[in-house]
Amino acid sequence: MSEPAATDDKTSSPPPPPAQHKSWADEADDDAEAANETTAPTTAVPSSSSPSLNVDELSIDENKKPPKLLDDPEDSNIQAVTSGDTPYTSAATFEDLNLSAELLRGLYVEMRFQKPSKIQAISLPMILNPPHRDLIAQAHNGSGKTTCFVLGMLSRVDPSVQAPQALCICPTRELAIQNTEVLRKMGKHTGISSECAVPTDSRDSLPIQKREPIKAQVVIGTPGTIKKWISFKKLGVTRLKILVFDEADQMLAEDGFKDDSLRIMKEIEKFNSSCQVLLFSATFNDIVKNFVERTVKKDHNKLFVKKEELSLDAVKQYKVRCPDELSKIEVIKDYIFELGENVGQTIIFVRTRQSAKMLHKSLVDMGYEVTSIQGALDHEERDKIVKEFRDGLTQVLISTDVLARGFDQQQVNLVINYDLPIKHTAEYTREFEPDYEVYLHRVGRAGRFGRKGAVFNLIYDEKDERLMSKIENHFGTRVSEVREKSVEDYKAALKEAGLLQ
DNA sequence: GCGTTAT
Repeated sequence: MSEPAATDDKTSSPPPPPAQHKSWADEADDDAEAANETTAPTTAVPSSSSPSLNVDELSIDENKKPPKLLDDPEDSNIQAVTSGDTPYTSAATFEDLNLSAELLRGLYVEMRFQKPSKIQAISLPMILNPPHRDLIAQAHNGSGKTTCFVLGMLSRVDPSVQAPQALCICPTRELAIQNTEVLRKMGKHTGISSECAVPTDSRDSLPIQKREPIKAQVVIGTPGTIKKWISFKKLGVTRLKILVFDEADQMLAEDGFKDDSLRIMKEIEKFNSSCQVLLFSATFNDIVKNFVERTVKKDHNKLFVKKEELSLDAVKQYKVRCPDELSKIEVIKDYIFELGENVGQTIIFVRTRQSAKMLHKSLVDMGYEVTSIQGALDHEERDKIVKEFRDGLTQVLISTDVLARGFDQQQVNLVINYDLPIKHTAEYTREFEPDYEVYLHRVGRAGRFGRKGAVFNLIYDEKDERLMSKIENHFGTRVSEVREKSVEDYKAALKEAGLLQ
């Protein structure tokens, strides 16, 4: 048995209340309430097996009282605050986690992992051991967060129960598909079933009303489809033991998926107050951090990283000053493509769907083999473009921020910011603000798991200059300039980044 | 701006 708590949970979970709740289809009137919900869930009921909780510990000001630190690997800068008296020991090996033999086989044979990464070593004991407290976990891009929650879902599922027991919600279709693939690979020998809940180009698929209820033990998907499946009673929530939000800061941000996410959380809570909630992301700005801490149960555990320590040292950042918009294309094809030909794959990020199309056309017309992806494409087309890139059939992919977060392709060594990411605020603002979180996530598409990488930020006017220097200040990093027409500068940059001999 | 359901 991989996990003693599986049987324990069965005895401690309350019987499901009568299902007399109305479905979402007819409760649009609850929207305002859901949108304004800022208080923590009122039903923070610990499972009957939990030791006495020191809830006060969580409400303290972190600056006044030193947090309890776990044993801290030398180069780790993850701050852990644990709730109550439960001692957690960092896992030096996967064996330390009491995983099933089938799961260990998945980790070693299928995934080829050797030992837990830092975030895995620290977070997995918190996720897997009773009393299964909620967890907010921040860790660097490419540091192995997916494994944390995938392993958490796989090992908390009771294989003998054929009903959804783990649910993971992701901001994009691509990320949901990727996470499903990771789970299937890692769980290959466990026999655990899974379903990916993302929209499909209707034609071939049965309308939702005619479909059988989901029996898969793990469901991973995007908010709209998950909401729909729940509201049509095709996805039961009563047996859920673990709920995961990937890219949780975006999933709970005001301009993100906050309403959908809270709606789903509340629906699950109605039937199932003991469901463990995991929130994972590389970024949590102060506003969303404050909010998410009030969204999960009070006795949650948390892991955070200081923003100054969040940039990846292995990925070098550069800026190129371009005299006009058109010269950005020249820089890309004449310098970055020429010199970066053999450095691996490249993602070029743009701000709008339209510029993705235009840049794509320009480069294709000039004879370059590039593809592009953005949300206006058909689902099938999106899947095809991603597959071709994953298979290495394309070297250069132009993308909107649909791929800014989570997209894991280890051969990506070069990221080009054709446009810098900007924050949109509802109000009129004096000045453009960079979207620091998106910037960091884009950078994180290179340098997966400690690999080398470089980012070229294309700057062309005063607005870009200001955005760039704000980004430098925010992360306390220096972004050195590569002169637009200096082959030597590009070479030196790629050498410094470790991508060129 | 970008992202996310389908009737």
